[in-house]
Amino acid sequence: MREALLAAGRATVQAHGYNALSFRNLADEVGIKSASVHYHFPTKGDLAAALARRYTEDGAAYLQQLLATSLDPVWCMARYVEIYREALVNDNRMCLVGMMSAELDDLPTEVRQEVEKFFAMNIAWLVRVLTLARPDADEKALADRALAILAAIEGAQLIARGRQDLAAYDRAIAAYRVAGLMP
Amino acid sequence: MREALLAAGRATVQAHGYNALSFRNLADEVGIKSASVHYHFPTKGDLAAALARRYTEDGAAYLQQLLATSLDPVWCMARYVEIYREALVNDNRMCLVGMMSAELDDLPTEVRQEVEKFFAMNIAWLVRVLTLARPDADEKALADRALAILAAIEGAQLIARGRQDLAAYDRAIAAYRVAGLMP
DNA sequence: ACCTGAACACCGTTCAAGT
DNA sequence: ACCTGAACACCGTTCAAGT
Repeated sequence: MREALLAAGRATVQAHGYNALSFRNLADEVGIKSASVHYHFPTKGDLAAALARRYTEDGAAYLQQLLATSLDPVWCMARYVEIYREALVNDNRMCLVGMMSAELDDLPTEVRQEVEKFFAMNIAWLVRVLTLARPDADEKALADRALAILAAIEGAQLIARGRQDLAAYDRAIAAYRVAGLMP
Repeated sequence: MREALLAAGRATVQAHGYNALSFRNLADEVGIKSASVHYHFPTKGDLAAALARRYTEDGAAYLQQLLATSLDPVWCMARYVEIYREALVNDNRMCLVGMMSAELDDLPTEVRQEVEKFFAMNIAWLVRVLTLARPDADEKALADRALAILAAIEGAQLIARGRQDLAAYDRAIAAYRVAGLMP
C-alpha cells in the first residue's frame, strides 16, 4: 500500500505539483479512504519528503549504472539528457524536484532538504562525467560547469513543458552542445 | 481595486504559484470580500491570464527601453540576466511565467496562451540582441540560440530558488558565458 | 458599478472508533 | 497493524441581495 501511494504520488507531483497533490484523490486511486493515507504518511510534508527521497535514490541508482556501463562522457551525457526528455514524452511531465523547486515556498523544511540532496547528487555525478572529459581541469570550474549543465537542462525541460513543445527541448539541448556548454 | 488585485496576485504567484493563489487571501490583502474579487475576475483563470498578460506587457516595455538605450549586445544581456536575478533577490521569487510553466497542467487554456506569448516575446527580443552580435548569422541558428539562452536562464533561476542560493544563479550564468552560450 | 453573505463541493488534518 | 466516519477550518464558484 505504501508503495502504491508513492507511485501514485510521484505521477501526480510530476504532472501537477506538490500543491495539487490531494490525499482524497490519492486515496481514491489506491482504493482506501483519505484518513488512511495519514497512517502511512502523517502529513503531506512527510509524503512529499518520501517522494523526493525515493526519486533521488532511483535516480542515483540509474546514474551509477550508466557509469558502470561506459566511461565515455559523451555517451553518459546523452543518456542524462534523455532522462529529462522522457519525462516530457511521458505526458509532458517534469522532474519531480524541478517541480518542487518552483513550489519551494510551500514546502516544509524536510522536503526542502530532499530537494537539496537531489541537486547535490546530480551535480556530483556530472562532475564525475566532466572529469572524464577533462581530467586536468580545475575542480571549482568543473563544479560550476556541472551546476550550469543541470540548470540548463532543467530550464529546457521547464520551457518545453510551458510551450507543450518537445522539439523545443531538443533544440535547446542541441544549442547547448553547439555552444560547447556540455560534452 | 483591479490594479491592487493584480499587484497582490503577481506577488503571490511569483512566490507561491498559481495553485496557491487564493481568492480569500487576495480579498483580505486588498480589503474586500472574496466574492467581490469575482466581480473583477470572474474565474481564477481570468485572473491568472490577466496577471500573465500584464507581466508580458511590463516586460516587453522594459526590454524595448533597454534596446532604445544601447545597442551593445553584451550590455543588453547583462541587463537581461539582472531581471531574473532581481526576482531571486526579491524574497527568492521566480519568473511568473516560469512558475506557471511548472503548473501548466493546472492552467486553463487562456492562461496557457499567455505563457506562450511571454516566451515568444522574450525569444524575439533575444534574437534581436544576438543579431547585433552576429549580424551575418543564420536566422534559424539564432532562434535556437535565443531559446537556449532563455531556457538556461529560467533553469538557473529555478535551481537557485530550489537551493535558496543566489550565488548558484551567478555561478550558472558565469559558466554560461565562459562556455560561450551567451554574449 | 461594486460589494456582500450564504451555500456548495472541495482541501489537509485530527481523533475516536472499528477490525 | 491498518482502516474508517465525522468533524474542523480551508478552497473556488455561484447567486440572490444590497448600495
